[in-house]
Amino acid sequence: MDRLLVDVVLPVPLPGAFTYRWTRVEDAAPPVVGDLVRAPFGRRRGIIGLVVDTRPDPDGADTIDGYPLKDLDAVLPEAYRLDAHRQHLVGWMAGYYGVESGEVVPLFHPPKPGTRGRRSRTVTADFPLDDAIDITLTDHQAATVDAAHDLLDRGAYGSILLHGVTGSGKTEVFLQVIRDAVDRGRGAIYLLPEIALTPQTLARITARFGDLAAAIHSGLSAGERCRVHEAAAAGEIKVVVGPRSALFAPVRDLGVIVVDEEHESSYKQDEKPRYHARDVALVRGRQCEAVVLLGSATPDLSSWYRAGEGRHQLLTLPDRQGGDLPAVELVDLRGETAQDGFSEPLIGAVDETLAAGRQIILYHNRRGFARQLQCRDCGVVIQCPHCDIGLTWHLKPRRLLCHYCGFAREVPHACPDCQSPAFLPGGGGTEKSELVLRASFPEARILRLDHDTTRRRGSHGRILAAFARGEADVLVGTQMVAKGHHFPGVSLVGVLAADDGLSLPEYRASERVFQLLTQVAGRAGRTDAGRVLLQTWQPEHPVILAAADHDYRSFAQIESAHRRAAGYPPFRRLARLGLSGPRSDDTNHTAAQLAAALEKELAGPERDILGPAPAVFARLQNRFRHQILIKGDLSRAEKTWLANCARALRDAHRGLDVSLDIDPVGLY
DNA sequence: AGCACGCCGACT
DNA sequence: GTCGGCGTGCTC
Repeated sequence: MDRLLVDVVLPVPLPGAFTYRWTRVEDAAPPVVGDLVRAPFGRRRGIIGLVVDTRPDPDGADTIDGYPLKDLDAVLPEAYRLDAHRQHLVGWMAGYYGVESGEVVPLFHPPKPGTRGRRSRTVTADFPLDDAIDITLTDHQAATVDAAHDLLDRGAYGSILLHGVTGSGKTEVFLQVIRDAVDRGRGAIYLLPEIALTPQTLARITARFGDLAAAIHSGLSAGERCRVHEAAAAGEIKVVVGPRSALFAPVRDLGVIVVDEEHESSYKQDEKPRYHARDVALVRGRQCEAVVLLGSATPDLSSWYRAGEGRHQLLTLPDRQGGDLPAVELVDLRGETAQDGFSEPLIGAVDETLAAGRQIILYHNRRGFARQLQCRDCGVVIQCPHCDIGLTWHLKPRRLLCHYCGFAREVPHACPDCQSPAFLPGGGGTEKSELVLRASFPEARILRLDHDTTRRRGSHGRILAAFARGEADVLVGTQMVAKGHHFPGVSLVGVLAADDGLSLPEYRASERVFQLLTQVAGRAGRTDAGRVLLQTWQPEHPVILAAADHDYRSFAQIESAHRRAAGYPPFRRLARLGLSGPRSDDTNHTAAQLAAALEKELAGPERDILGPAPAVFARLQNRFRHQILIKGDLSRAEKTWLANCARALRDAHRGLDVSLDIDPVGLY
């Protein structure tokens, strides 16, 4: 056939496919379903789309439905063609997440396919190498490897939830299962949260699989990404390691998908298409008849629940290798005269640990010097002019900063409302804790790890590497200190405010706190007995107690009861419609109209429409935000209907943005 | 979602 | 005068 009509879906939020003409030039192969093509679209050229249909064009038509037909610019090489499984995955994702199928296509190819370029500079931080890899598996580890082995033997889909405490050797299990798959000629994808893609992790995988493995990470150049993509498609690379986007790599005969730290919220993309890589991994695994391994010390409650239903096989690694879990002590802040956030017991523990020549990690879940600045006389809190958020006081550089839009202003000398010169700083942050420590322990060498100290490229790795080499005694920081590496020298972990975050207006608040405390506690004493001190205002809170006991099961039980009673996931599904616009009343009014329409169309015994209500961040960057929550299952048709509603509303109200988020995660 | 066209405010 | 703000219209 020398002339074809080709239906293509394009990455635009418009329904349906677009038809193009293809005419054979010399002996070029005609496009087939699954091919990626470049096409002109409006004034744009070279938009990459997916071929969903082709048919002969014997008459050489010039128009279709009144549109003049355009010619395809090019058909991408076969390495970029989507096999039947991935074509099906495009359709599944579009239907499940309520987007047009063309909108998920960019996930399936590198940003500039076909780029040939030089190697990017590899950022290799100098870490002490963890060469003591114990290849002898414990019984628990071996049981998991065997379970995966059986599934691979049968060539059947199966999902395993591997619940393993920090330091229990989950990674070794994953690597052996991947080895098993590779030995059978099958491929593997190993997903990690972006933050865990450290040189340390990569070195370990490369040591095992050499050139058969490759990592996709943010440091790669366009050319490098294409090389990995093409080599995977050619079957030269069998193991692709990377963040959520690596799930779509064209690995041949996929046999294993690992989702490490499966509870991590970074697996959910917070922009369109708002997919969850763990959930999509399960779908891809089923299609490919692969083994999907979900690993975590603190499984997502939904994964745990599904395991309970028998949808995942649950396996456990209850023992820490080379030591026990650290003893956790609670410090009741109510009875303490904590000065600048540090209680007597915490100061004492720091002192002892420094004297013993050991290292300390201090976790403070806020950056900056003071969370807010309040006038001592009239009580006004200095706000961001663009957001409904108090400004955070930073010392270096000295200014008030909005953590949501980046607005910065000087620290005022007098209250803007009443001219009073007296301010009351409220709530400390990492910057303050660092200062307090320097004042109390002038001899101690202190490093700080937070957004402000890691702004420059590579500084995150440099700080961690310096700490790992023992060039500092104390590491103070935010969430970042909880993830990643283990530091043999650390024998004390302190948490300044363990209950902080428990009262956030979010249904997963408790789960987030539990995960974080468990993770940060796991940093202590991997090689010898460590201590963990949790300062808290609520020492009797069941979530704090469960974290202190390293007791995930108890946490899951308590939290499940709450979720069931309140009708939250995993017991009922959630979808969220977010509306934002430049004027509050207008946005609110439109949200109310939409909610009324949803109430009429969707509400029922198994489905509730909640709201509209102002979003948690009611105003960001001068946009007023409202939201509607839908509790209960939604069919594909209903999601499409919702997406169309969103589009119609956006068209009818200038400046209005309407977004649909299926299975939303996090604060809005 | 882009991207260009088009019609009103403060500037070399 | 005209540089450029972003409303709105269109896309095989």
